[in-house]
Amino acid sequence: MARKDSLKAGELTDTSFFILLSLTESKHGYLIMQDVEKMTEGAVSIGPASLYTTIKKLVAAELIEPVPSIEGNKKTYLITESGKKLLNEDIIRREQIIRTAERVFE
Amino acid sequence: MARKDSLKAGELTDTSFFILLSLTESKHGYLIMQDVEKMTEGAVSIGPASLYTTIKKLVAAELIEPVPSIEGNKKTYLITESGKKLLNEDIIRREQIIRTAERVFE
DNA sequence: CTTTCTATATCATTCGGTGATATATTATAT
DNA sequence: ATATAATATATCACCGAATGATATAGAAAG
Repeated sequence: MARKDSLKAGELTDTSFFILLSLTESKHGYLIMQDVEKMTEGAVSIGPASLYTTIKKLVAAELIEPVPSIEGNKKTYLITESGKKLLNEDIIRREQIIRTAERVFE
Repeated sequence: MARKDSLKAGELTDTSFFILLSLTESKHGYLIMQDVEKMTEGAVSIGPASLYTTIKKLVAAELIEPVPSIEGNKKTYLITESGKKLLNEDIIRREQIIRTAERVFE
């Protein structure tokens, strides 16, 4: 499940999943890192390398977009409509995996 | 989330997850491919390249083990106790991700 | 007897994640 | 004042995971 651009395949990696989830409210990169750590209670942490490379990819795929920010030095982003759509589809995909696992354990 | 051997990090990739799930009942490689396709209703299919390379890795990590089979040419495997433990932990990890997502959407 | 299905296996390639590193700005402490 | 820590963004090089392609061989079917 990691050949062929996972975004074009309509699947989100964990990193993209959490960045999209965090950007349901607009914020800049550094805040995303802190937000993901907080909302997963420290279970998931995204470092700067993963963050900024993934942001670039998500912008290119038009799943997030830069929004004009008041402070000049911070780059602020927000999830797009197609980003929301894909995020919701991916939540369903992940729920189905759980349901499949539960079904196997009768 | 893909540097450093994910098994040692205690996380299962989707491929490893479904193979372990299928091997809660012993079966040989080819049957695993068909079983995963069936239990996910075609949503997930693991090809031979992914299957046999992952089996090798899971055996090395002692999460599955070969079991003596009656038929000589088929190699049969079964999940181990530590495999069951890790699989259960990963189900919980995946459930937590879903719950985090649901919490964000109040 | 040839085609299809079963069954296992490896190679080379590509994509995603990340440690390390760099740079600049802005607080905060001494 | 000034060193130190935290904020903020960015890229490079490397590694692991997944996989299309390909190869091999036995068994079943037509």
